[in-house]
Amino acid sequence: MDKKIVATTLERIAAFLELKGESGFRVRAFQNSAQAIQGFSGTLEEGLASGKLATVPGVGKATLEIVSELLSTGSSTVLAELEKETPRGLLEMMKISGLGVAKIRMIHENLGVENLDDLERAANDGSLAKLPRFGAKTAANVLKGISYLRRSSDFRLFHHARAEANALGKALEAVPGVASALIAGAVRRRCEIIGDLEFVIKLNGQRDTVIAALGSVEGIIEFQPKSSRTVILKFSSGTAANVTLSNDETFGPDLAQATGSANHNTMLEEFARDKGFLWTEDGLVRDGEAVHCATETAFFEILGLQFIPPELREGTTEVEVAERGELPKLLEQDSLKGFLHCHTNYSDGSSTVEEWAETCRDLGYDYLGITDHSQAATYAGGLSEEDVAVQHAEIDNVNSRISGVRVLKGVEVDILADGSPDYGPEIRSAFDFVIASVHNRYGMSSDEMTGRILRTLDDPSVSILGHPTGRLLLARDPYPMDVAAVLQKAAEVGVAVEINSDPQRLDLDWKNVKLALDLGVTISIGADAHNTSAANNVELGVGIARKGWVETGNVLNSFSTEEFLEHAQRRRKS
DNA sequence: GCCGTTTTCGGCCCGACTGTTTTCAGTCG
Repeated sequence: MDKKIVATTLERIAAFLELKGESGFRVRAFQNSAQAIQGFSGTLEEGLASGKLATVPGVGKATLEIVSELLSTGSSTVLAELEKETPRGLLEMMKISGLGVAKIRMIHENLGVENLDDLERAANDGSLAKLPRFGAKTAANVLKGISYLRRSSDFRLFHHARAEANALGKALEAVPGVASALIAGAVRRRCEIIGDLEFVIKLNGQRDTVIAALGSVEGIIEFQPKSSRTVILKFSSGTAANVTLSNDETFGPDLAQATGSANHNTMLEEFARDKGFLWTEDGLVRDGEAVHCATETAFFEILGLQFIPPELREGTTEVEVAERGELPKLLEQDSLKGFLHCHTNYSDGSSTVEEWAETCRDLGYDYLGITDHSQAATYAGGLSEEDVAVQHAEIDNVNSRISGVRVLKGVEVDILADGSPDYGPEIRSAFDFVIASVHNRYGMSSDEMTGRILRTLDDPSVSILGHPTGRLLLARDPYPMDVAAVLQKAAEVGVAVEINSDPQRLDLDWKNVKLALDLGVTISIGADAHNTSAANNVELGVGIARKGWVETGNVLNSFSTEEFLEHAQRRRKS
């Protein structure tokens, strides 16, 4: 069983207990165990059998029982009981920023609110604002939160959607008469949030029998033939998948059609028309005759275009650039020599310096930068000046014992409200490099926030601007800020701008990555991992970099160790 | 609920901000 499903179950249990008013410590224990399970290396089945899972910190008797029940029956009686007691809608309300357990209970108990619709009514008719310690602003925030939730509820994060698409692809390939099933659409383009899934399947059996068989794929609740060649499948999970039935003759254009964004497809259609082709849902036609085209490579070749990587098919300038044969050679993950932005057990991470060193060595990196939180980040266990000295001694020690990878002394300093980076200049200069990030005061005006960050960029100790816009996908908008001004300044002063690879951040947005490149900004791909099991987050950041047209030479951590250090520190000397 | 014992019960992170209030509860990171 997928660790994510187990972790989600534990998180839901924690949320229900919180809503019930259980001890905060009990709640946190379940949240911790969810994290611990997700970070467990090895399969849960083996871990349970060998007893290794029981030795993981944060995993106790209750967690083990839930895991073992989930593995054997696929569900949890603890969770089922809780779901019976508490309306589901209340859990959904927890996602509204500004509403916590106490307020939700107050709303539920006093106004009988059980779901988002009830809540919206209460916010609109004034009854919400009349509750003690509620007011007009709270009601307005709630309405804003509801509309945000509704807008985002049809989307999922990329990594979740891709996991689902992979599983679904396998199920489709198991259908008799299906030779292969390829993931297309937004997942293939590596969009950061995904609505419907798209597949193209190649048939080696009768179309009608395959269509009939699709209806019996596990988990399908609705089955809707859309045209003679496309079918919409709806799953009990809420996912919808558009499936195009293809064959050797039209596979290339079909895959391209199902992959490109609407804008890209329009551009490509127009381009094809200029070249004397008609490109429709039924394939490619010239002079009234179907053009056989078994692969996408052949499709682009026939049109006289360079192969356009799926990530670029967004309808910006990719078609004209491909016609000139000038598409970039996009970044590949194995071009990264350095692993940046990770947290250890010194602050809010759970892996040790040594574990990080071993993991990065095994992954083939030349260097890694440990970047725990700074002292102002009290919520995340930020390091005091004394802690910094202790950690630096430990890093020296690990470097003397482990070969094949070099551990660099980095830090993620908080950008304070006035724009100065945390710690004094002496402490900051003790680090090999400094990431500066905003972690509070999101409510500033655009002018204030822009000024705050511009001041940070002026500080010569700062090497990288971390998660530059602060967005949390499907949960929180970027803080208001003049992105172009910040990128312009970063280019001028030589501060690299991060693509944060945390699946919920993927910040900088790919559209702004492209803008950053145009302005001459160096990009840094940061993992922002809190556990070695999240080391491969980097792959998600690389996807965003590719989407933003990034080549190896644009990336700070594709530099050698010496080049990286030189770039990170060059302003300190002047 | 988990942990760590000075083993079987006490401790578990907290400061800043927001929106409500005239002193602070609730939320967030």
